[in-house]
Amino acid sequence: MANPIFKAVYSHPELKTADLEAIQAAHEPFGFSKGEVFLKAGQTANNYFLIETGLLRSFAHDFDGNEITTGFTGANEIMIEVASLFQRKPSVENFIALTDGVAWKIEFEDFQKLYHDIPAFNEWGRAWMSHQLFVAKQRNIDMLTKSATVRYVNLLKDKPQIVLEAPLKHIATYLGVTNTSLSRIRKEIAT
Amino acid sequence: MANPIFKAVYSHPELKTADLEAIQAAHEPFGFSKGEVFLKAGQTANNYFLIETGLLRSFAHDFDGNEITTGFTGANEIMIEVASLFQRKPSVENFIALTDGVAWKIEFEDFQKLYHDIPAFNEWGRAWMSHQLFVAKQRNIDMLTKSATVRYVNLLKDKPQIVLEAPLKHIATYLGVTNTSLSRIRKEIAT
DNA sequence: TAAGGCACTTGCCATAGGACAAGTTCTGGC
DNA sequence: GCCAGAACTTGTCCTATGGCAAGTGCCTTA
Repeated sequence: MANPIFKAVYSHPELKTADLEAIQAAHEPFGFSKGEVFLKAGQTANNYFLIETGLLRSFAHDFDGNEITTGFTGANEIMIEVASLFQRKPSVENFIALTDGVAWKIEFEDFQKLYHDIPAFNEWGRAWMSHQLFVAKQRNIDMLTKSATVRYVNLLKDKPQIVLEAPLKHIATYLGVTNTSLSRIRKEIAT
Repeated sequence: MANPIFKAVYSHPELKTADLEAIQAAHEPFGFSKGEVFLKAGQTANNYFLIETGLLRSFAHDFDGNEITTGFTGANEIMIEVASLFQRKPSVENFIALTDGVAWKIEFEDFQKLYHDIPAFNEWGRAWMSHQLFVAKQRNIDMLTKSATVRYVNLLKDKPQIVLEAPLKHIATYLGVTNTSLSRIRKEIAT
């Protein structure tokens, strides 16, 4: 028992080994293939996923109907549409696999049970979500204050897996540049 | 009893009148003056505030040391540094009053008690935070896909109080433009 | 193995918004 | 009421990035 991904994801000082085992028991592992859809816009999320290996992309549509990549989820990360799952409303984001991989799935009801039964798990959830909020706000600042080149270089440094495995056009919309520009940035970086 | 701000802020279908009264009892009202500091970067938040009247600004510093306005908090909204309060770490944001006003304050410990004693309050908190996350992500998309003029017009439409009461330079950094440009945008709009 | 079609690159020009600097107006003490 | 400094406007010029269109290379499928 005790797959290391659970220790990596559910990391909170007050979560004991027994808790982690109960948590793991509520998850179910499965393999997935490139192109597989995890959640479609318009559906209400009833579960979330831990990604053990592989890479997922999430995207929404802007007012003109263009796909905007909102994020990537890689190994040891949680793939979740928080707003849909916790407010029980249709998702505006889509989640799709960019590669084959392995993930663990947990149903909302099972999550709720853990959430109410294990206080440390509840605290973990709040801390995790507050961290996500922090990251989202930081991303906002970066978008407003850093040049496209700097944003790309930072992504390369912080999440090389994405740059290696995701196609250019998705990285471009994620960074808020056209793929033309990103192509030029790559060329320039490669000096 | 039952100040309407509590009904407005703590809005959740399962929060009953008795709950709201217990919640209100844990808050303390106070008046504040323009320029008053609610939380300074580097401090760890030990409380949060409901703003009954008035307007607050939050800001952080970018890598060059420039002030970047990260948000405004107006009437019937919560002023909180989520990451600092729930992860017990120093804030990177500052919160300061742009106007005089009235607010209610609650200490973290009192909040924790409500959070553990009232399940509906706990659910409310999770839904509230997931909504904040949703808003932050939406803001990201807007920043990447909308022109400065459109961003300003939307702000004007969605939160006129800010445009009326906050100085131009703060609105400018919030929207990610220079104050020179915002001044020109305003002129152009006024056609 | 040919054909169509993505994904990406490259060139050329256009434009939103930035940088800087010189006003002008507003505002809060005194 | 007066003054200093802040807040805002405006002019001129500049740069990063977008828009469009024409490649090039690669991968899939028949």
